[in-house]
Amino acid sequence: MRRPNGPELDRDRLIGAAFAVLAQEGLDGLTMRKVAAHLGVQAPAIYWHVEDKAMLLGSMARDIYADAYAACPGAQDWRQWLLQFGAALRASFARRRDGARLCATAKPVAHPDPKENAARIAAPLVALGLDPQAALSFQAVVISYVLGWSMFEANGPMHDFLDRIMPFGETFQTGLDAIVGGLSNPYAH
Amino acid sequence: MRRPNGPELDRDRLIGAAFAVLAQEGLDGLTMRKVAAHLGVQAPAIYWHVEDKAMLLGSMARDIYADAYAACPGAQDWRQWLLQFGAALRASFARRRDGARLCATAKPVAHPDPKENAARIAAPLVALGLDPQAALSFQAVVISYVLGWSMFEANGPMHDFLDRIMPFGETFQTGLDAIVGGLSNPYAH
DNA sequence: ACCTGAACACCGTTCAAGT
DNA sequence: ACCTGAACACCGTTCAAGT
Repeated sequence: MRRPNGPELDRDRLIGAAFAVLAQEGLDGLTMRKVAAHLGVQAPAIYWHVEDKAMLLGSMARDIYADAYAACPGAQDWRQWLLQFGAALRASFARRRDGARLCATAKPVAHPDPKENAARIAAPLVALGLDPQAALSFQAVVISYVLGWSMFEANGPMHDFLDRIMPFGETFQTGLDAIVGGLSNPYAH
Repeated sequence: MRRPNGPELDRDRLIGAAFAVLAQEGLDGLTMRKVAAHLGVQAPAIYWHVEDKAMLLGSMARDIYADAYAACPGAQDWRQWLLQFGAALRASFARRRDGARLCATAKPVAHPDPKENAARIAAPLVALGLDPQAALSFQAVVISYVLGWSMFEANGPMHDFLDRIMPFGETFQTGLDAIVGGLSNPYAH
């Protein structure tokens, strides 16, 4: 089908195809066979390039988080960064079908050294004056909220249910503001 | 196998069996065939008592939420109620294997009348002086946070990852306190 | 009314075999 | 090195048929 220059698959084309299938079929329809078909290949071929489906989903989740981090540069203080990040993460989840559910169930793909991971994740908030522990905890809190909210937003029947009894769309910002406003820097005071 | 008094199945026995399978196998192992086997019956028999698997999961989710509501009586003000409810919901999720994931993906089973649902859900907070809109929105915010946090807690590899870079267990309360402290009653501007 | 048997159209994954 | 074919042990769901 093609082959002169390089293999049929590689990790990037694989993840790209997986996102394409996700967009068309949703997470429940994201099967190894459909991803393979999208690449003009048989399902077992995928296993040459990736250990299993969990690894593929983990790589997709990493991309979704990475988009959110990339979308919030130039914040003036840590509260502003958390507000920007919360909004960006919500948008990144919403940009892919079932993005939040994917990230909630995916295994993390990360550097083997915890210190490395911690430093990289904490960096943007540490640069704005937060101590490293708070940087990580505050992010975990914001991510948890955005993830939970986004799961409801993407769950069709649940979203309909909520939208009929409250202004669900506006509630996201209400909650995010409350969280960021309620968090307090252990340094200051 | 038995039959003198009543049918082999009924909705309650069915949901009970589903929770038993969930405990043993997790959400991915919760299959119609295994639930049926647990009841000494063939898989298609289940479809006489329940429309499909989604309905069964919805009923299970309702039970999980109900436990949390039942666990926080006697609060003195709406902030205290939200704190109690957040902790109770986290415990209710943790009591079942994959409880949070189940509730995140389940379709709501509810009264057909939205007003009914809204009134029932808002009731405990309205009784403590919150206006109905805030009662619903604040609950949605707390539930979103607890759900997201509980999903990470129940995702083994993710939990390990987080626990290595922060005091993940303590973070729950930090976040819950921030949210409840940051929310403000529109009545008492 | 309530359940079984058999079938349909799928899954993820393994593994020998091809090229 | 990279992919196919065939298979294994599963899924949720439908539906005629039994009792």
